[in-house]
Amino acid sequence: MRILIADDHELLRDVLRSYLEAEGGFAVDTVADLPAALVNIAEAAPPYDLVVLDYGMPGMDGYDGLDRALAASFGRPVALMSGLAPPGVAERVLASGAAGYLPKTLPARSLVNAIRFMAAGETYMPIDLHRPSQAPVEQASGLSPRERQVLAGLCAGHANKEIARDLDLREPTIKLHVKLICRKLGAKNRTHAAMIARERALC
Amino acid sequence: MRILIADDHELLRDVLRSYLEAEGGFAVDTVADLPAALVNIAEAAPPYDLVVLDYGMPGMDGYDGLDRALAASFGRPVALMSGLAPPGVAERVLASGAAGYLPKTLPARSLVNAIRFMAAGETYMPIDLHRPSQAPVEQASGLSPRERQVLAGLCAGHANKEIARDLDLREPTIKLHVKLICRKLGAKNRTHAAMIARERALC
DNA sequence: AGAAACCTTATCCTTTCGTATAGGTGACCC
DNA sequence: GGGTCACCTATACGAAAGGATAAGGTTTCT
Repeated sequence: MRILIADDHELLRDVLRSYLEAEGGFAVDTVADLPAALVNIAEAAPPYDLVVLDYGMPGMDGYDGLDRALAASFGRPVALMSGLAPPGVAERVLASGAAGYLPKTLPARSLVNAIRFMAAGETYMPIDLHRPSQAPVEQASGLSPRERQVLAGLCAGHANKEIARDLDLREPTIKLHVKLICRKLGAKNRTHAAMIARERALC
Repeated sequence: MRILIADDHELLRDVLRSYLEAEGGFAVDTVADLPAALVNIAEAAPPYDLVVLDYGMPGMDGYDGLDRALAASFGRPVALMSGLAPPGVAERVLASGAAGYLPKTLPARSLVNAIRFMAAGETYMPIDLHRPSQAPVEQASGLSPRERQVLAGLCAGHANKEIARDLDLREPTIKLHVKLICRKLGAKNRTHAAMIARERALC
């Protein structure tokens, strides 16, 4: 697997190459700035499986360098690496079509995994950047396990008969469950129950 | 690499095993419910590299089953798989310490990559859940103004008669609109249509 | 042993939903 | 003028949903 790493810090470049070749079995090329990276990308045959660009290196000019590298990469994945993780990076990077964002705080082992992952065409984003939810706590809805299963079918827009078939039960059983679900959720009917469930993230 | 898949749908179980063994080179065990999964986890020697649990299977009881499996897995990664992707799942799953969340809408190829990733100790989360980025202009649903009004009533869980009263129309008119709405949204019935509308933020 | 949940199935009945069919209006455009 | 489109209404019928009620099963806790 061939990857290109572009970073203006020579120490990091060398250490990264050494580690990735030894631990990941990658063939690693390194360059020190964006122009050199673009040349390597254009001339690489076969093309790189992944290109990793440092955010603060010469020639990057914010996200503009990322966009230029993406345009030159023939559809091969390009990731952005940075020591800082300001809010908005994740969105901006993904919106550009990049393969992911690599904070320099990442453990070396995870870096190898992330590189393999992105080289396979997936999109990587460290979990730290997940947005915190404003609905943290539990949702004790008082629903029994079976009722939760029926509710899932309800949310999928299934008819009672279909739900019964899926769960290997008879239709009257489903009807009863639906009635009790509506009562517990305070819904007027199945549609209302499904909407309430979706709102409370119960399904 | 050994993985365990627990899902109550036999078809999915068989297809998944077949695909993962052929395409991923994994050794796949499958079970149909949580108790069986816990037994397999406890008796596996060497332990599984990854355990994948279906959210709606018997014994899961919401996220409780995930917690129990995590407690029994000796630190090995456990992932949750589900057909639905309501908001809040990401936070809840990560808070439990799970290895990731696999929506059943995931392409098979990505599933293999995600499994490898998680088995390596990383945390996987589909990018769709990183942020509600389904904001791009999707409003062009082909619905007429009147249909949008009826759809709003639908999403509120109202009966046709109620919607008719609210809009000062007759019930047969509402029925017709509901049918056309379902057709345009590709829904099987009113509940399905309401869920689709909510998902696309049409109401 | 008993109580209490939960799960299951059933029957009867009424209401609602869903579909098909058929007709009507008014607005807009070529 | 004729065409299309959005909109409204109506009737009729089968399918599905929803309610009430009864009853047997399991597990779990007291």
